[in-house]
Amino acid sequence: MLDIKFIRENPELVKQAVANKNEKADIDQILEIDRQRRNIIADVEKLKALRNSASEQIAVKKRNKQDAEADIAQMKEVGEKIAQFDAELRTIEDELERLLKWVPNVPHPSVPVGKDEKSNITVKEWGRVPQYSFNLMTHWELGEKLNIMDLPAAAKVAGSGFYVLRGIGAKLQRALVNFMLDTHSKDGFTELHVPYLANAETMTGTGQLPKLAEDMYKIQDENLYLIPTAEVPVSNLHRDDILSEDRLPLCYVAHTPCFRREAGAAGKDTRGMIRVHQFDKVELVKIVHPDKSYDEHETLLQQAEKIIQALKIPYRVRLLATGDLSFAGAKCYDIEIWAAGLGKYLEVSSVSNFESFQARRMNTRFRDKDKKMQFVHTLNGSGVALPRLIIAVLENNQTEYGAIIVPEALRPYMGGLTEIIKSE
RNA sequence: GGAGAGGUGGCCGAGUGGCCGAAGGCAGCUGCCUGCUAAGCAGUUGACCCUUAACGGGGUCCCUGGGUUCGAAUCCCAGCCUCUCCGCCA
Repeated sequence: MLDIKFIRENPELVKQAVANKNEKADIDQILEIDRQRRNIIADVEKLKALRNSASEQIAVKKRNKQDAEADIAQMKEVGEKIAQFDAELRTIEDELERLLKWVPNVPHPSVPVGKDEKSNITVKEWGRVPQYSFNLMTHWELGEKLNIMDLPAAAKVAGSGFYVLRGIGAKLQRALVNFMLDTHSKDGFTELHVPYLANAETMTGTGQLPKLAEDMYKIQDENLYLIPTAEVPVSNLHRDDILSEDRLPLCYVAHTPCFRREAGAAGKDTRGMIRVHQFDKVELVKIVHPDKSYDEHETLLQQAEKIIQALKIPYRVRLLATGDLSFAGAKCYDIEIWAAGLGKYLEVSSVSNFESFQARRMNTRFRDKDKKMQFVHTLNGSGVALPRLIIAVLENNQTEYGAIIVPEALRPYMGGLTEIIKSE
């Protein structure tokens, strides 16, 4: 959420941001409602001041056993008027609040302007896409052949868009999770285990509600949602907190499943486990001092890259254009890894700086050196998402005979296993 | 799920329907004092909103939302959360 004062003072900047992000919040309407709101406040507060001073007089008279009936009768009228104004004010503030929730964050000046992903910029390429002298298989072909993946069984259990890993396949995922958690822990991230269900306030805090309601699974009758990413529970750990400056930055890492309805993506990436309704992810979250957030953003990107480099997977980093940037994001890098069997890049991490957008919604603040309250900046990045990482590990490391070479970094996590061959 | 108790400022904790933004303590800050000490003395210290060029002025906030009242931290109702006991349970 943006500060109404910021919108009041920078209406053109905000309108431009709305346009560049392909959103349609009506800034002029918001400013008009804000004007009405302030007028009502001025009126009602005059009456309240009157009531307060009159009440004092009544109290004095009562104490002195004087008659106060006339004042009381008069104040009864004033009280009714105040109630009317308050009701009106409340309606208008609810409306303003509702509209403000639909205003996206303003992109950082370094973000390229463009209406969709075609304007994204590749800012880094790492590793060389290898050449293979044999016909490559996709991960679902490899998975079936090696008996480490069972997509039909997943469909039987839950429908399309789910996956089952078995045997070494399941162990591979666990190895990746442990490898990532260990790596990030060593870099100073505090490991967390958090709830996979979150309430509406939490979902609003990080910006999933109201805009992305249809992308989430909701628990009927409970007012709870399945989390679409660990960012949600982890960031909200500090909702309504006042942190002391010397605690910043707070760095967290959490492994959770993520649940997504993928409502707008029907028919896209339907094969294999490229796009699924439930997947595991290791997520990094940082809560930082506003002055440091862009430095921390670069560092966070490196921390996510580190995982992929250790696994020797070729990747590229994309700086997202305004039109591809998320609603709450001010700046975002995507990491896309090469999947040899599919012959394309897959997004495995989004590393975003939200500046104070989420902090304002969550009311997460700190007291600075001058004792002033300030909103923190929040950042998060996948470190990284699993199914697509598994896809790349399988497809990139396949051999002519259909086995998979286990990346060296993972071998300690897989009992020294060097090669995945067909198992029972 | 049943029966109780409770939710007050950064923390602990008091609170009579009006003089309560809220005693007292701790922590913090500022002076003073002390040749050392987590010592002593005095003062000071909340958030948010409206208004003002500024000084300032005004309003709201004692879990949340309603209600009673001229007036609510204080009374009533509902909800949420925490704790204790019982039941159930991995």
